[in-house]
Amino acid sequence: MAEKKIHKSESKCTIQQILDVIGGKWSMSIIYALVPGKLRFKELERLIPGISTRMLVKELKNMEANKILTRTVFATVPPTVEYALTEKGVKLRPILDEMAKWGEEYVA
Amino acid sequence: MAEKKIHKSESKCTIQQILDVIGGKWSMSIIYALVPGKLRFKELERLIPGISTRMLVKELKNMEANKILTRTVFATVPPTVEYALTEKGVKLRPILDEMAKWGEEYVA
DNA sequence: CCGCATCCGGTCTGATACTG
DNA sequence: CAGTATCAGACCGGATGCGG
Repeated sequence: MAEKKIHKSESKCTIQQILDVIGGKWSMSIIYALVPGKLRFKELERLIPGISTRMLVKELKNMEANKILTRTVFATVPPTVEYALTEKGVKLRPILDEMAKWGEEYVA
Repeated sequence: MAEKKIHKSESKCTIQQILDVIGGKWSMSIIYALVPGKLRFKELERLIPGISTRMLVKELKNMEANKILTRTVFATVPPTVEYALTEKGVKLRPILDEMAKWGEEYVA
């Protein structure tokens, strides 16, 4: 009976609220790239094939607003901006792992 | 060292391929609604607040094409169409559960 | 050169109206 | 009931521009 907990104690459709935070088309890819450690803007752009500069900026902003990652600016001669996951962001790994498991079995 | 498996044996960014299947704005909500059992079109529409008929049709078609759910038509007088998760679709529950857990802790 | 804002064309989404 | 057709508006991606 405990297995149906998800269907009784949950508010209603938190899913939509969750997706507002991590449902972005590239959010998961960004998180995945940042799991090993912080990265610069350009590094992220290179690590995520297919993403556009514009969308990367947008997603990063949204994720920063949602406290999933932090943005640190260094006033160096070539501008340097580093992005790193917060604890809230790191805790998304289980979701990522489950997705990867499912993908390996049914997609790959 | 086994814990980094996700970052070495994985193709590259399967994430995008996975998201093509379950990354739709409403996919997860539909799956969530269908976990307890099959539902008719109108029932789904009622269970998912905010979705439009058009998007529901579209997502259902996409998910059917991706073998996540099945569509069964009954030639009754008032048309009846039932949607049910396939095994591939049921196996998405762990992801849903992880998302719910994360959401309860950080969103709700 | 890096990080990002802006402009522009194409795609997707949502509300409504209509068919079998 | 179960969808399709349509139109306007939001959104996405590529190229360009600009300060540091």
